[in-house]
Amino acid sequence: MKISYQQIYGVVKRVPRGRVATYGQVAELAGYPRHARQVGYALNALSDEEGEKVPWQRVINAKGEISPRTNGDGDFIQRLLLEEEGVEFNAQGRISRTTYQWRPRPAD
DNA sequence: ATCGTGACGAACG
DNA sequence: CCGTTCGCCACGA
Repeated sequence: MKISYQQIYGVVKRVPRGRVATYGQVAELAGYPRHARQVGYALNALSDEEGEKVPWQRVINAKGEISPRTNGDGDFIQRLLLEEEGVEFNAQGRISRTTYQWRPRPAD
């Protein structure tokens, strides 16, 4: 079964401003359970143009942190974008998932 | 076709 | 709360 990036982007687009979702959560909602890694890969493949339509900054890891990039400063930008949306970080750079994690309703 | 890599994550010790 | 191991799998060299 081949993974459709569009399917993943579609889920990310549903995450409301000021809320966050985890890679694993996105994978599951997109119909690809246990494929968290592929979600990161898909977001990495976003072009600048697509990036403006997909709120990639709202996707964080299961620890409630912004996943460190191996190259580039995307993680730094991500934090700025989230803070702009009102998402708070603690001294350890963690986000409270109980407060900010998006929990879609069946009807969403 | 094979291999290393990686914006992940759960399980262990 | 670490660090390690392992499962996962699309991609590009």
